[in-house]
Amino acid sequence: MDEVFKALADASRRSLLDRLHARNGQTLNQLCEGLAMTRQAVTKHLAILEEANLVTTIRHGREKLHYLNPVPIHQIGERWIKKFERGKLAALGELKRQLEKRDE
Amino acid sequence: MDEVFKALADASRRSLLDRLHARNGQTLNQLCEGLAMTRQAVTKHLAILEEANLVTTIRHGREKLHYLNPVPIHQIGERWIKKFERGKLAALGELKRQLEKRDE
DNA sequence: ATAATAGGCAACCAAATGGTTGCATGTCAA
DNA sequence: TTGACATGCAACCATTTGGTTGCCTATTAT
Repeated sequence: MDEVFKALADASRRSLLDRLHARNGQTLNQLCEGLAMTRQAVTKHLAILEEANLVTTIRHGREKLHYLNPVPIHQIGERWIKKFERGKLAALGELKRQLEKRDE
Repeated sequence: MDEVFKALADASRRSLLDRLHARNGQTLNQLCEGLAMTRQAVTKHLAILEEANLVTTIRHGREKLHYLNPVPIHQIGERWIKKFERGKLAALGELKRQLEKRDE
């Protein structure tokens, strides 16, 4: 879980996921196109995404195809974000109450 | 958006949010209790959470009360996670297809 | 066979991160 | 009013991070 959050913390990595979401199964060089980064930097980002299980790769000859795995993202939504949606109104209500109380 | 992801990337900060979710409106010292960190470290974490608008504070005399703001978390869910839930099955389907193709 | 292509590995670097200690300030209570 | 309490500020430190360059290996196409 921590690895997923850490992986998502970087804008470059999120944009790599976006690219894979737009077109799945791209090679390293395809993913590098148009980015202001060296290939090696992208390799490192992809390694972190793979470590977090957000990306799966398949070697195909000399090419390495990268596939998005949306499951960990979904889990963040289910196990983490939903927890804070319950009681969202309650929290804001309490905050409002305190803000008003401030002026007493 | 980036600030929110960055803020959520640290386990200590997520646990601070958890604590506020359990009991909203705590002081700095209350939030420090039981943590293996100095007060100043917690202060820094709270500053980052505040910067990301995940926590709002209200001064009350010499105390500073911290309140959870669940809105940015909700936005991550709406604007980011949901995007990857659509097409989740499609992505996995394509992955499966490739995995099978590998053995040809 | 050999050149071009796709990717991997390792060393290095600057800046950001997460933490510390020490001291200062503001507020409350006796 | 003075001591205790709650928080703030700043300097410092080690490690991690995000990036680079240079070179190596494996596969494909001519």
